[in-house]
Amino acid sequence: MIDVEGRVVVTIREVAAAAGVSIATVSRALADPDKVAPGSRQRVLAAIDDLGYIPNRAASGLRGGRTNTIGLLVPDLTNLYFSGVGRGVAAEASEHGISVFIAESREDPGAEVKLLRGLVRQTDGIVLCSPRAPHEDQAVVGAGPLVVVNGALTGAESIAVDDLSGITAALEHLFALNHRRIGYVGGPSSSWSDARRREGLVAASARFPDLQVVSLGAYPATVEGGHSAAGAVIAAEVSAVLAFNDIVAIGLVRSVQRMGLRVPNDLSVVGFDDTYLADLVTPGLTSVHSDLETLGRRATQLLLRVLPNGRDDAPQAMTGQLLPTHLVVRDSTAPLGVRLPPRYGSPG
Amino acid sequence: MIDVEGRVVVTIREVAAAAGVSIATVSRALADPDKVAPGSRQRVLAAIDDLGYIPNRAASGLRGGRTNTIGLLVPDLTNLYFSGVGRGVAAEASEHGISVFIAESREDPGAEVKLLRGLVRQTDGIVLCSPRAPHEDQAVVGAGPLVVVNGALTGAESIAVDDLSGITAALEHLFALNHRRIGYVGGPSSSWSDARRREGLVAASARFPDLQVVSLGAYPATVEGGHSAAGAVIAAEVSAVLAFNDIVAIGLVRSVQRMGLRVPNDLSVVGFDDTYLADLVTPGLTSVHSDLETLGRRATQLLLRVLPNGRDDAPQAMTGQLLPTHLVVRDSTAPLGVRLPPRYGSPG
DNA sequence: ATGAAAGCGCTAACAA
DNA sequence: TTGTTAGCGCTTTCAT
Repeated sequence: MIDVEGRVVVTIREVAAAAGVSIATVSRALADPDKVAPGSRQRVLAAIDDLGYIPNRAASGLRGGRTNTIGLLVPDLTNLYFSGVGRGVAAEASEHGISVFIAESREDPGAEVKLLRGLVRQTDGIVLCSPRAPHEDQAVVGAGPLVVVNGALTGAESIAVDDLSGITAALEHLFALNHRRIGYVGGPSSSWSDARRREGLVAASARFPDLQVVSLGAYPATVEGGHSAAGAVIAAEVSAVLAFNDIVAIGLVRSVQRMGLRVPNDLSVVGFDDTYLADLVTPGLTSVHSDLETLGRRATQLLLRVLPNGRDDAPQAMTGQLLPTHLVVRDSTAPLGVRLPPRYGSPG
Repeated sequence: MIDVEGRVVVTIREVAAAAGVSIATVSRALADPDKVAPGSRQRVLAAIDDLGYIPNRAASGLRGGRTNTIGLLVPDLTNLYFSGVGRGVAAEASEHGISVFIAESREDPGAEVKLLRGLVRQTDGIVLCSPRAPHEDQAVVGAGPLVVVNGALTGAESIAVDDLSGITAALEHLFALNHRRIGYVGGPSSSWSDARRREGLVAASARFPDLQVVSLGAYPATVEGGHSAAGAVIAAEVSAVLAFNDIVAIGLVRSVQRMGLRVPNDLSVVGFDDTYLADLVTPGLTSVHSDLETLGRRATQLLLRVLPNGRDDAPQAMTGQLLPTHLVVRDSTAPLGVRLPPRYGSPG
C-alpha cells in the first residue's frame, strides 16, 4: 500500500498475503497467539518481521470502541511536580501498550475545561492532574473513566499525596526546633492540595496549643510567587515558614536573603514536594518528599483497571488513595535559638 | 449509543438523526461549512450542541490515512530543556487541532529506538528531541515525517539552537573578563549539541590565539554529572568553566564551593539553556539563553507543513534551521584577578 | 445542496 | 484451527 505522501504502508492485508493466511489469523497471532497453529504463527511472525509491519492502534480499537490511549492533563509542564507525575504515567502506560496524549492548561481553568473536553472522546480515560477548574460538566466528567490526582470530583476516582500527614510532619519538625510562630505561604486558591494543607494546619494548631500558625495568603506556584510573599512573611514576624512547594520556598528564600535575613539563622523555611531543586540551592531546602513517579503510576493503574475487558474484576472503590510522604531535612531549617532583636522592619 | 462500560456515546449518526440530515451532511457541516445550506448547518450545529457531540478523531483520520496526532519523543521529561520544548509542541499542535503523544526514553538509546518505532504508525509525524541513538532504521526514519530537534538524520528535517554562536558568545564574555584558560564540562557523548559546542570551542581557539580551552570530559546532564566534574575542573587549573547545561553547572558550583572555592571569585561558571534554574541559585548563573518554547513550536510547524494535504506548498528545504541564542550575564562570572566583596555568603 | 454507499485497518462473531 | 463477514465512526466519491 502507498499512502498520500508516497510512502509505503504495510497493513495487515500485506502480512496476511505474505504469510498465506487470512487477515483474521494475523490479528489472532498478535492478540492471542495460542489460538493459532504454531506453523501459521511462525509464518505470520516472519512476514511481520520481514515487511516491518506495525499495527495501527487507532484502527484496532475502533471496532471495540477503544482507543488504546489515555490522556494526561496538567497545569504546567515545566513544573517538576507534574513532569514527575507525567513520567510515571508515561512509564506505566507504555508497559501496558497504551499511548498517552499530553495536554497542558498553563494554569488556565478555561483552557483546562476545553482541553479536557477535547481529550474525552479521543481516549479511553484521563488522568487529570491538580485541576484548577470545577468541572461540573457531566457530559465530560461522566463520559469516561477519569482519575483525578490531587483533587476530588464526584463520579471520578481520585488519588493524592497525603498532604495532611506531610504538613503535620513539617510542623512537628519545626515545633521540635522550638519554633512557636509559623507562617504558611499558600499556593493557588483553587489548589486542592493547598486546601488539604490548610486543614492540616488547623489540626496541628489544635494539637499544639502554644503553636501559632499564620496564614500568609495565596500565591502563584512560581518563583515570583515566593518573591511576592517575602514582604508578608517578614511583616508576620514568624520564625519559620512552610511554603506551598519547593519553587515558592526557593523564591522566598532568595527574596528574604536580599532583604538581609539569613536562612536558616533568622528564618527557617520548609518546602513541599522535594523535587531535585531542594538539593540544588544553598542552603539545601528542607522539604516534604512525595514520590511523584509512583503517584503517576498509581493513577494510571487506577485508570487501566477500569478499562480493558468488561467489568469482571469489580471496579472496587479505590477512591481516596493516599500516598505517604516523609520529611527530608536539609539546611534551611534550624533550631530557634537566642536571637538578637529582630531586624525585621529594616530591609537592606 | 451505549458503549461497553454502559456510558452514552454520541456519534455522528445521532447528530444526523436529531438534525434530520444524513451523516455526510454533518461531516461536511464540520469540515467545510460553506458546502452545506445555512439552514442545515444551523440545525446540525444545534444538534451537536444539544447532544454534546464530540467527533472521534481517530475514526476521522482512518479514511484518509491520517491520525491527526503527532508524537514527541524526549530523553527526560524532568529536564527543563525538554519540558520547555514540549510546551511549545503541545501549544502549536493544539492550535492546529492535533493531539500529541508523549514518550520518554529516559536517556536510554534502546528504549528510544523502541518508542520511536511504536510511535511511527500511530502518528502523522514525530518530533524527535535530542536523539541519543543513531536511528539508521529506514523502516522508521523513512516511514513518516520526522523532525529532529538538536540532531541530524538523513531523510529527516531538523532544527536546533545555534549552539555554535552561543558558545562563542560565552567564550567572548569570559575572554573579555581576562580569562585565558577555560574548561569545558561536556555532556553526554551522544549529544549532538555537545558536538556542536566542541566545534565552537575549536573555532574560538583559532580566533583567540592566547586562549586555552581545556576539554574536561563527558558527563551526564544531571546534578550528579556536575558533582563528578568538580575534581577535573580543579585539577585542570582553569579560571573559568563552561558547562553543558544549567543543571550540570549548578551541580559543579555546589561541589567546588564545598571544596572551598568561591564562585565567581575563584572560578567563573557559565551554563547553557538559561532555564529558570539559573535564576534560582546563589550566585545567579550566567547562562546561554535559548527560547525553548519557540524551538518546540518551530519543530511542530516544520512537521505540520509536511502533513495536511498533498504536497502543494512545496516541502522546501528548511532543513538546518537554527534558533538564535544570547548570553544572560548573572553573578557566576567575574573578571579574573579582581577581588570581589563577598556579596553572597557561602557558609563555608 | 444532499444522500447513498464504499471504504480506512482492524477486531470479533460466526461458520466451516 | 481457520476463513468469511460484519461492522467500529467517520470521510469522501458519486449520484441525485
